[in-house]
Amino acid sequence: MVDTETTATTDAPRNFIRDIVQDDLEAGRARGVVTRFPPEPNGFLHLGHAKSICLNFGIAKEFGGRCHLRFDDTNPVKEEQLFIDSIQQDVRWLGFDWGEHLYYASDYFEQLYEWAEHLVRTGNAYVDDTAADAMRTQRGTLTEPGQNSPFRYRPVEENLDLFRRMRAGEFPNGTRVLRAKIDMASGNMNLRDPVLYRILHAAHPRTGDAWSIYPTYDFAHGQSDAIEHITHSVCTLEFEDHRPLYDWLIEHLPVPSRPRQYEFARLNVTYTILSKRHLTRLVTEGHVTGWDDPRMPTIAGIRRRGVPAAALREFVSRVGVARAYSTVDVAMFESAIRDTLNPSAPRRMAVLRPLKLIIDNYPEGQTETLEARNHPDNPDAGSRPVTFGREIYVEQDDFMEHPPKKFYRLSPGKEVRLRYGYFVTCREVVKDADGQVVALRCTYDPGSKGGNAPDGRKVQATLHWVAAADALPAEIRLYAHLFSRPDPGADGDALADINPESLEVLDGALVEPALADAPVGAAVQFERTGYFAIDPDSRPGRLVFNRTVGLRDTWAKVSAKG
RNA sequence: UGGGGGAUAGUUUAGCGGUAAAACUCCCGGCUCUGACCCGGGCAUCCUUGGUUCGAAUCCAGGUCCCCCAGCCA
Repeated sequence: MVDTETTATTDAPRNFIRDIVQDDLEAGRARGVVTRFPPEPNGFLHLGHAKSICLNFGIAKEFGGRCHLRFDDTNPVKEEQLFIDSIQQDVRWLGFDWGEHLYYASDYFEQLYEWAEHLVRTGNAYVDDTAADAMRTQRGTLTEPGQNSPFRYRPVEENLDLFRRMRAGEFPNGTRVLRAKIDMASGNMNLRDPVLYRILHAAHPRTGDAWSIYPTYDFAHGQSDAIEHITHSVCTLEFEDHRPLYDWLIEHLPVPSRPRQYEFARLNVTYTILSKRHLTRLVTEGHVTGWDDPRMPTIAGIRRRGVPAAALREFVSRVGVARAYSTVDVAMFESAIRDTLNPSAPRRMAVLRPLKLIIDNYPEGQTETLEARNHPDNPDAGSRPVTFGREIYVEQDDFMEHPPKKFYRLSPGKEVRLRYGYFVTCREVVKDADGQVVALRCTYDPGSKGGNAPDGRKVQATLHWVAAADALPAEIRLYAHLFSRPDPGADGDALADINPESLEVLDGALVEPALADAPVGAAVQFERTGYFAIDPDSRPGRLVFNRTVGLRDTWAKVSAKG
């Protein structure tokens, strides 16, 4: 089976961030490149994070630098060890390695606290007793300047005393904050005396009860970058407005380095939702089976679905990096998956919706072994034996009693080829009392063994099949887009746009015996059907497959057009 | 006259003053023991109006539309 654990390559295309790094290096503004991927451990990683991971690790690799994995764990009420673990697993699976450079913002809490005191001492920060709602009012609006807090000009010594007592845990949540003293009239809301520290009597996954105050993102992020000597701090566009604050803090603090922030457009994908809030709801409200449900756009879900890490990287590479807002067609992802799997996935035969086919002129009780190639374009992949017999199963979709014009599969009187087997001709349609087709009676041409007729005659179709004698039962899970419209949520609640038919379970599928002991995660192509992978739910004797992605289906388009 | 940012094919990107490139989608055709893969071909008023220039998607000026910001979230 195919090994999906591949190593990341560096064939990344050009983009504006690479250009900046390259220019900085060539101009001597930077001696090396250090980037970082800084997730908050409050959920599972998804497609959007994959873009950031590939970008940050990709740039570091391309320019011989390094990329840190840093957990931005500044809000203990939302963070869990479970997420810390899953994030590391997902980044590794994606093919990236942070080496020794695993960090946590919480590792810097003491240093950050000292820098906060530095800001207080230099008159650049103050403790504010204003309640949250009053502070909101004082902040003004997008078009009106804010009002200075009555506590803005508190003496340094009093600020210092209060800030230390905040740290000591003397005050309840929400009673005081530490604010930077910048400009309440700034057009940039982030500069209207932003909160640097808030009181939070909450246990932190890593620091436990050691702290009762926690730095905000704005105070922690840039300084953490500086501590780690990050040269290029790459984030998404919604942080653009924070850059002036990022720079202000760096300039007003005795930090050991001078990082720069650059922003790119986050990833959006049609028929998909990537906001953590919505993904969390999908899980907690039971719309999916978990964070790793194969329909989820999480790395865990994508992996379980059978998508190789290389396909994810390929997708991200094709999407590119820019500053323009965009939504990528999910078809681009599916294409990257097929392109990655096609050259490597072994071919197998599986009948999703079986229809019995009886070969009347084939000797009863007899079977024979045929040879089936594991890959059409790669002889090195070898072959495996498949059993042929009097009774086999074909796909229900491959038979039509009254075929339309361009249908060249099986129909009464029609001859087709059974892959690697014989030519068969449909002689009779067997129906039950309700008129449902339950079997086809056929004859075969003994001279066509292996799939070629002795007289050179052609058939229009080649069907996949399994032998009744040794086919294995399997459960096959077919997935459609989780949402029924390309822009879920555009008319309101995204969860209202969930596709009720995103999962179809086929209980009676039959697969060839070569699949008996395929390991979990193994990717195969079921010929003429799609790419599939063994699900973790699979058990010996009860195989479970996920359809990773279907094959391109030109016939479906033709027939849909009538 | 809040501040910040963005507009190139249906989609996502490239293009960095010399006459629009790629991938995906879609359409037409070929090949085929997978209607897959593969191979041909087709699909762009570069948001708009002016200006600079021999020459503008690229430079300048005005306009239009879209996105982000008023968490003690990140």
